[in-house]
Amino acid sequence: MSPLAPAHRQARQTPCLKCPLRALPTMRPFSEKEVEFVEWFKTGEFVSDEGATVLMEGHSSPHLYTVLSGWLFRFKTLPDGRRQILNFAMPGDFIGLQTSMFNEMQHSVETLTKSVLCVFPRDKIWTLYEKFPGLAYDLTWIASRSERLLDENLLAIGRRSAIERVAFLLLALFYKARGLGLVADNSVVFPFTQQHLADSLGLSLVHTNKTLRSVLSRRIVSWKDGVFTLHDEEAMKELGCYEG
Amino acid sequence: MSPLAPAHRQARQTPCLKCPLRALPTMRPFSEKEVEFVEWFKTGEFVSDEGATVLMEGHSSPHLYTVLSGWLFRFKTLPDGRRQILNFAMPGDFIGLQTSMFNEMQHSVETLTKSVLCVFPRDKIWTLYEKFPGLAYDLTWIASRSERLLDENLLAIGRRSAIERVAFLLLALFYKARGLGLVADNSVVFPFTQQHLADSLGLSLVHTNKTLRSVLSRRIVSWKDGVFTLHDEEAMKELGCYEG
DNA sequence: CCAGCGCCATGTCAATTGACATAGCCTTCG
DNA sequence: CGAAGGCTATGTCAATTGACATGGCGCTGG
Repeated sequence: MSPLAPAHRQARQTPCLKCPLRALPTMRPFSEKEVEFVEWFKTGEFVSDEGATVLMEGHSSPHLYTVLSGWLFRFKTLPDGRRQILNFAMPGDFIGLQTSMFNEMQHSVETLTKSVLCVFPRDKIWTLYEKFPGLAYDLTWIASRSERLLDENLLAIGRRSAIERVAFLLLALFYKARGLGLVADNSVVFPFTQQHLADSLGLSLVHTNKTLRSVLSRRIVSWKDGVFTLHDEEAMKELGCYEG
Repeated sequence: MSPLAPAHRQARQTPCLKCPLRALPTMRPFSEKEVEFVEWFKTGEFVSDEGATVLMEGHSSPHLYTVLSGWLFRFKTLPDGRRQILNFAMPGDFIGLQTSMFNEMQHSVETLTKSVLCVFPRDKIWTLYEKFPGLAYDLTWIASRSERLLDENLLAIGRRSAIERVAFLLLALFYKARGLGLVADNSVVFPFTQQHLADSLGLSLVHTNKTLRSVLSRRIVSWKDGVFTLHDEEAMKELGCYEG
């Protein structure tokens, strides 16, 4: 890495016109003017190693990000160190949308794998609202979608049993990855540890381990050497009270 | 009630220009044109008795609502009946913002008290994005704020102990009510039952009762005959690990 | 007045979950 | 090669939380 171009200030490398994410079936097509605008709005890329803190609770950030590649997670902590993972972010997800509108971050973001983020300056966002109502609508849509996902999470942590939670989370992550084309042969690489699962599920590490063992022993999924495979989708849905 | 004007189709009664909520210190001032637009956007009021289901999971609604008066709560349920309250809505809050962008409701909404909602048709919302970027920005802001509140909730349910959760929720509700001018003399009327608390906290009813007893026995708050009073704010903050 | 109902309180016991200790396996690094 | 550290696995015991049963209190409606 050249000393003139450290990772966090790397110049843009992926033109929006050729953004690989736009080909995904879940993305709506952009007009030419919209792509042009996004190109102008994007000021660079941010490359981060695995295990790095991208954003930190209590600090402020002048940027808004989207995930171009890699997996990350968003979390909050209590003063005594207890940590709750709020959700996992994958390509196409926004990061810091909340904080593009607040002074201080209310949560932290850390990478699970090496990641590339598109960087958008917060002070240009007003142009989006003024000139591109379609994109403004999309932004609200995205914010309300992530609210919906948090609702699901809250229901899971508040009302599901440990084994239901584990099954639910594994299935949700699997589906999300599948929507991004990361699943082949019913398998996907899960880059997190049991500690991440535990912090996401509101369970202790040891109990998560035992519950996960119990799920795996049913032979409806497997997870070995980082590779997760779904063998019996219906059984997992049932085990996790998965709906939708 | 006249048979020509049943509760759910009552004509507009509070002109937006005189909306009592706009006087709140937490609201940003509107321009004349914005008030005019909102007046046009609002197509009526919806009056609902206490204990009524306003929106139901799995159904669709052509409307978007704001709370003019009253308390409500948003919740999801599992097939076997377990219920998780996602948040409580008070005057000024949006309801169904998510669903103004989806076909089907992903959650239900029920009233805790008699409530009045302002009704906005979903099919007019595009005009807002086209003509009033300031309001569009507000909408995204509101969506991301409620996401932030859900984050807080997730942290509470996932990582706080029962007694911390109870203290945290009571304090959060108190603060929210205070922001709306509903608190006098450190007291506010809480219109919910212990069952609502339990469903909100991810605890059983009985355990919520015992934990609540334990909080009340410390004499730092009281809650009797529906009236909640905060006696020792610092002690409650400490008990609930409340930050911010 | 009394029956019925909703909400709150509390005792007992059981199930779930957490805390702590220990060990195995693998990778890294000198 | 050996030491160290991160992750996973598992046993034991304790703390937290849930389930069930029961009773009280106040309101409502014949």
